[in-house]
Amino acid sequence: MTRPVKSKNKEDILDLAIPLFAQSGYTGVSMRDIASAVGIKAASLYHHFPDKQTLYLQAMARAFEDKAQGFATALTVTGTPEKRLAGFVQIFTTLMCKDPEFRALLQRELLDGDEVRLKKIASEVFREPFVAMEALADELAPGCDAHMVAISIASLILYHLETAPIRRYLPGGKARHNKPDVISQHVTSLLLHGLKGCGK
Amino acid sequence: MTRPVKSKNKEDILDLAIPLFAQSGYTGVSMRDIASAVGIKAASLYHHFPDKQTLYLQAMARAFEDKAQGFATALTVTGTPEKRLAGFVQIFTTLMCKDPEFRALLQRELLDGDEVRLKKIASEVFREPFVAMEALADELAPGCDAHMVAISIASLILYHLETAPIRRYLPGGKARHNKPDVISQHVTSLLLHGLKGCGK
DNA sequence: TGTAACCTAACGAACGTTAGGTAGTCTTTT
DNA sequence: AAAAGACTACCTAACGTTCGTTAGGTTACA
Repeated sequence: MTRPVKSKNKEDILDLAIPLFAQSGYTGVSMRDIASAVGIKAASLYHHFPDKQTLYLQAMARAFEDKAQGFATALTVTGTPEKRLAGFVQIFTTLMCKDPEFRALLQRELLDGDEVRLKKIASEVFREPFVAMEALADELAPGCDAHMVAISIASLILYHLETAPIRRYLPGGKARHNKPDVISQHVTSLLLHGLKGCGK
Repeated sequence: MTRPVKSKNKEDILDLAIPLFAQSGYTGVSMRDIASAVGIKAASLYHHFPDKQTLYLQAMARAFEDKAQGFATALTVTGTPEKRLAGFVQIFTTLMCKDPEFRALLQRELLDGDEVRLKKIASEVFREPFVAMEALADELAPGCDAHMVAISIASLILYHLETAPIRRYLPGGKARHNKPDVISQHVTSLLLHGLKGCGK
């Protein structure tokens, strides 16, 4: 039996581990599962990582590290506050739509993440776009509780996506409710005008 | 060694298993963990349940079964559509605030639940209040997409609670943001007037 | 000749589960 | 009323499997 042509490095392994962790969670994925996805044996993983916990933490870090940068592009929109909100919501929704892995990992961290990890995610991934959302909120509704508004914006976008598996079985659920444009348009008008803005 | 004064029945076991599953998920809780919480040995659980899967499913069913009824009380509010929305949001928020176990189980089901379980939860727990929300949405904003509005209402309430562990580390996060009255008031005004209504 | 990247083999622990036994309690029979 | 039998709810002990992990060997390439 010959050795594989190209050796795996840490990054390759992490990139293959991320979707596994996203789908089944930390305890739901074994070292043998990861090894099998990479195409090596479980023992060989210990050449790259001291233990499973470390592998998981590095996979999480990798899954989240590019996101802060992605969010930054959602903040480059210019124009009136209303236009900037619409643009931000649209880009953020499209981004989240395309990355179910990221959403699943975030959800799992909200359920099972320890303080250190949550703190890290908060400061390194979400702080910057969050502050921008708060500033936007304060422009659109001066004197509002910007923190709550920013959470509400994220809520509306993310929960429409996370509830997809159960919305299929709730009255009125249609396939188009999962499309980024439909979601972002609904969220934007709800934010700008409340329910009154949804009727048209 | 004498036998315990009172025997455990199925319901006692399920009630003790529910918080364990809520906190650590299906794979994170062993039969020995559950048995230990009940005060018996793991093997004895098999006198009541054929296997772990069945125990879990019955625990889920029990955790969810009373909820539909609880939601029904949130729908008894009368008055103008605005008043009914405010009342519904307030009662639903308070209900969810008091039951972090239910929220955690719901989140875990959204992540890992299979089709059958999600369908069951949708029809037996959420359908009735969901339809009422849709009807209310159609009154407040005729011609709107009632399904999306109903999801949005639930989003706003539930996500404010679910993000609590990470909001601590995001700018502007305060302890009062976890209080049901603060959340329901924010959500109600956002729904009725959009961001413009949040400034006062 | 070293070193990096793999391998096979195996360890101990934890897991879900089963087999078989025992102490109380309820039901039936004498 | 007492004995016999059946049943319920637990027990101890152990099974086979899977898990994370380690030890030590092998191969390709610098």
